[in-house]
Amino acid sequence: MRENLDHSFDTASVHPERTLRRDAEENRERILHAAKILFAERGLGVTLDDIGHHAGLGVATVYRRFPNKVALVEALFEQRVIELIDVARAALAFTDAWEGFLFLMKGILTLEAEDRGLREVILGSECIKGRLDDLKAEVAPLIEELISKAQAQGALRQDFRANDVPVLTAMAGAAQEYCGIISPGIWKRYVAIVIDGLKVDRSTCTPLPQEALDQNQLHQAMLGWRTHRLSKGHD
Amino acid sequence: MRENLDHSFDTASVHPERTLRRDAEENRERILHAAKILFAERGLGVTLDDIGHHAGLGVATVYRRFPNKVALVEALFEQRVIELIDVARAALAFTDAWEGFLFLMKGILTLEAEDRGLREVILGSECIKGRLDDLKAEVAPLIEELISKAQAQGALRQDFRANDVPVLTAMAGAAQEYCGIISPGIWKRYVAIVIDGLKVDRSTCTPLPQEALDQNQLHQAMLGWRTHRLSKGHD
DNA sequence: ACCTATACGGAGATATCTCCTCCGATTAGT
DNA sequence: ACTAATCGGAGGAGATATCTCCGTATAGGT
Repeated sequence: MRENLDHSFDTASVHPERTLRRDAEENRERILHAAKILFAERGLGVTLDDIGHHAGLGVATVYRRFPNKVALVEALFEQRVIELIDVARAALAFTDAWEGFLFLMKGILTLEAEDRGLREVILGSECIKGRLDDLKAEVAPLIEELISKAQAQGALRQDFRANDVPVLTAMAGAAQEYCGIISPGIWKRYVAIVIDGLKVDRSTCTPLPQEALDQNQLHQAMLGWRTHRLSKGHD
Repeated sequence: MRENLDHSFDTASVHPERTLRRDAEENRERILHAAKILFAERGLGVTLDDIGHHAGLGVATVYRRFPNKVALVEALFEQRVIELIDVARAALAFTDAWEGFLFLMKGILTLEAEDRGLREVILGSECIKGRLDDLKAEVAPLIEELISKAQAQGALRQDFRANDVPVLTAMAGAAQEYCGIISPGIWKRYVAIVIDGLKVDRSTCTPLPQEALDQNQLHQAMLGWRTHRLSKGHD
């Protein structure tokens, strides 16, 4: 199955470089813009149908530009993973390694906590075997080096590891997914707690940068947190 | 729609208390046992079909005992939520409130990190309007009281709130969902970091109770972490 | 040992979702 | 104004989940 049955459809995937008509080019931008917003908000699970409508376009237009969702994801997230690499490089440039480490964590977690799609690209591995994986691989060694430096300077607890970083990302992401809609930026509160737990110099408690949810907000978060529907939509 | 069209099926829901035949009663236990395992492992999303087969039974048998998934969930998790309440009560009995707080966090997080279904029951709110919600409501005041005590004794940071507990639960759960299959109990590592971040007495670093994932394990975790399938099951 | 109320299994009806394509209508650009 | 490129939305194909029908099997009293 899936032979070359491309009769006039799918021209983009056959001649991907032919210049587009002006309207088409503009619509391509619209699609990327909508996709960026929706992936960030709802993760890679959004349908191309959703993205199309959010861009004010039909579904077919999306599929004409991007043969499938993976192509769109790669087109979008290559840039964002490069941003991660840049953050890690910049963090290494600090002379005070603890400051660098803070910069790194803040940078990585800001990018990833606030973009669910990016988080899923970084934390997952499925279906993405191409350029994105190569880019992802570049981040780890930088983090490792920075952690070594911060530990050598005695600022970061010795038993912390580079491989803890993705897990912390997942955790910050969970906080964000749980109550980010109710209180954007709440993840910073929990990251601040974690950072305090990573610091060797334990003379101070960093004040938490955000208020906790109040009772009503927590209730809202619980209502909004849909994991799996339990029963049919019934009355 | 959905009137009483119960013709001979669904007898259980009409006369729920009639004693079951011995084989039926045994099978009911099997179902509960299988459900406990599967809900803990994969969350409330598992189908009753799955549970039936895991119990070595047909699907219909499950639906004959429990009219729908919600009924099964309530039958199962009432007991577990009561365990949570018991933990909170026991924690309040400590005279050293920080010890009590540690006991509480360890207890709650052990129960919830290692049972994805319980976590979803506690963190979510949808579809469960009955007894389970009432029980859940009993936990919060106990936690609040304990936190006040620990803060009054100067052991717990002042800006920590009872409403932070569910969020920390979500975070520990995320760590567990990300790499629990690779390294069960890894969530304790991250909880230990968080606890260090909550402590006012900052003279010591609690040694982390578990090793971080190594490179290979992290890779496995990434492979196993399925968020949303990106493309059709294709070849 | 027999008989009947009770229970069992698994195929499949129904519903929902997502991915992706067809084709008639519309528009850019020379 | 003409034509090639583009658009939009309905809908087919395929997964997946919930719940039911009905033919078959069995527990347990007599």
